[in-house]
Amino acid sequence: MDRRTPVEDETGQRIVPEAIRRTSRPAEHHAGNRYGNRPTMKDVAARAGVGLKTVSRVVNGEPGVTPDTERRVQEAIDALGFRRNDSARVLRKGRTASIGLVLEDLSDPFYGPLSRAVEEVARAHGTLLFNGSSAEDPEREQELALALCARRVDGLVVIPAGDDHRYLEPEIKAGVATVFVDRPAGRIDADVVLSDNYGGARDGVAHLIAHGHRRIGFIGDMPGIHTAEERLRGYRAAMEDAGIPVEDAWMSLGVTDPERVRRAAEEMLRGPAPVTAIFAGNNRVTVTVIRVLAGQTRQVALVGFDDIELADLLQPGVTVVAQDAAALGRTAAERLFRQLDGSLVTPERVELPTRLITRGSGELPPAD
Amino acid sequence: MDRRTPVEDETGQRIVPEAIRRTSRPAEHHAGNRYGNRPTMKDVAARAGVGLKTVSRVVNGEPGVTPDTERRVQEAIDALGFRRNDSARVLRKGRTASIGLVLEDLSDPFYGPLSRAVEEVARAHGTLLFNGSSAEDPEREQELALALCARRVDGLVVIPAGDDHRYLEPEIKAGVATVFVDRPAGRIDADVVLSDNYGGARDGVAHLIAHGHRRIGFIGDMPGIHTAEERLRGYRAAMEDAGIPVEDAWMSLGVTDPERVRRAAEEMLRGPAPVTAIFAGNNRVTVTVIRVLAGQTRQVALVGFDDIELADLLQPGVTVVAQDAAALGRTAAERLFRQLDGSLVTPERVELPTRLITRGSGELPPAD
DNA sequence: CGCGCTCATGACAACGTTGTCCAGGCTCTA
DNA sequence: TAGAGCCTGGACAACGTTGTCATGAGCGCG
Repeated sequence: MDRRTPVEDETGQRIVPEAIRRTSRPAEHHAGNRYGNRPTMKDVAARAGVGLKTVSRVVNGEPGVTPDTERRVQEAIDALGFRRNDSARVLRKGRTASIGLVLEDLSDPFYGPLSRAVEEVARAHGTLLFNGSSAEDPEREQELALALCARRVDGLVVIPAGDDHRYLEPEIKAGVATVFVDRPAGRIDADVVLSDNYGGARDGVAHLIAHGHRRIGFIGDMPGIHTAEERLRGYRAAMEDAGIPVEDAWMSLGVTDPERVRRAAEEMLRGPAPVTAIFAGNNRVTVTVIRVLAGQTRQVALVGFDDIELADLLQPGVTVVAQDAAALGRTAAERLFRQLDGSLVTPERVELPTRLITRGSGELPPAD
Repeated sequence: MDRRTPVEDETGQRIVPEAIRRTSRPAEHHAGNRYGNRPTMKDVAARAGVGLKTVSRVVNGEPGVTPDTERRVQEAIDALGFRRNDSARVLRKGRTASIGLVLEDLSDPFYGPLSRAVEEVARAHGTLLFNGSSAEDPEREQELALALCARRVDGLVVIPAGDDHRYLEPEIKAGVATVFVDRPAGRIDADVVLSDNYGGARDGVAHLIAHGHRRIGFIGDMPGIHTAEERLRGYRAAMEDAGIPVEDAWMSLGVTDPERVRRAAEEMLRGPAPVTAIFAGNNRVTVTVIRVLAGQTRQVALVGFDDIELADLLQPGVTVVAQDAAALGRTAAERLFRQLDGSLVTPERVELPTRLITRGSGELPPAD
């Protein structure tokens, strides 16, 4: 590992001292300029014996500089380790070449690919990405979005936690391109990119019905959340299309933490006329339901909204209605940049299709 | 869905026009100030009939303003929709209250929680987080890191893709706090937070040996990657400790894409003396190996490095050496802020322990 | 040979904010 | 009532960069 003696601290971390830095940091920190003596264009100019503006020209690759002068300037830049201060540049130019992404929780496997997709589009436009998690808290969403606006991001991609986004009106008016993803914006006209939650859920439930099920349970998120509402609506529509009256005992809403999902599922599976199939309203619910079903003797069919990793390796494989998270992110980001270059003016609502992936659990026959 | 007629475009997206915005954006965009007529403190001051600095005081909650004046200023702020321009603030103050995170791939489930943990610590320090994926490309890592430095982030958390980070030396000298995570920095003295890859792999392999295995395969990433090297070293150490000579046919290195992992695994399982257990070097390898083993008639034991979701629901459950991605991120971010407040001066190397989670696949007896 | 043209270069202001410093009005006390 | 001290408010410079414009040298051409 390391030849020096390791010390074990209270948390079990092994800490090994490295060589001391040549220059101690704090001293540098408190002395001199705020950026720790960072050279500016002025310094470079002085060293190269040229004017300030000439340095600016070289740094930005503008024409009108003799090769000889350019060489002198470049040498000074390298010698001083100069790096342009983009804060000042932004102040002057007005564009920050950065956009913000406000999502719910970066550690949710659904948002990783979405964020990555946004980043790739941003990168293609020479733009950096700020990231922030709202943790499903409307206040935190607003705080984050406004903090990003204060940083003068050129645009915002928002996965709404709240249902009132009027606070963004002045920003949008001031030119901040804005796209909402996954859930629609509240009380404001704006670009929206969604999955077809209604259609996806309807198809998933219809799939169960097609395999002979009539008593089908639905476990989903709070009705206040748009996606949850749409999926419930899809469930109801599929049932109605098949002429099956839905019983209250089959529906569990606003249930999201594993313990309550577990109880809800177990309840549906009890009694004289238990459900023979369950439609799970999102990936977290699906995972918990799988756990519950694994402990049951009777076979219960399952279709989940959102794909989950390794779903194909379980016994049986988990049938899901999959959204394309990357496509959501990509579409949103592309629309954002089209707003920025002026080619997109009218706010629209885009719905991406979902895909039913059959793997076994949704094709089990009813076991009454 | 929507009562207006949906139009289906070539990609199957359904597009529904929304109401036209009251003010058309592009016109606003090209006319007037660069920020689309954003009010400044000067505007607020004029409207409130006070001095510029007084507005600044109110905005920043500084003392020395009568309640009456403060009210007038606040009214003007609300009326104009003023939002402080942090770019200018940064230029003046020198601290951006933002840090950068350069990681490999945000859509990898290992990095989501890590990123989220960094964000939480940042948030606790009133700091925003830039995110960027290097896609395992050293050049792109450097490009990203330097772009973040040009934005004058206060600090950088880097998950190295390359093995030479001397390009960051001027930045570190200039006061950019820097912490490397998951893999050590190359050719530079810096703070590093790692998992105990060597110890974890050794424990995992020793676990297999303790269950009677002697012919144990190892499938891992390129030897150039630090974590892969350490894990291989752990494998060798465990084997040596048990007095088992390792055969070349048992090791497959530099193999990471599913197809080649599949071939490597199948090869190890062929022949007169096939391996009876496999140690998988990372989460992606583990998943592919699980797929291969699912197709085998003979039972083969498996221990994987990195935990994977739903590992407990498979048959058998997958035994893994788990790293705590969130702890890595949290530790790194905390050290970064300790650098910033000056309480951390000497670069150190911190190693976080791993945890062996037994779920069945690692406890299968050898089937020769 | 001189005129005007091109081109490299630099001086200067401006971007929007905050830190410093000073002015003027108030209160309190001797 | 005068002087000291405090409190509120504002004028001004500075942060590092870029856009505008002026300057002066070099050069071609009549």
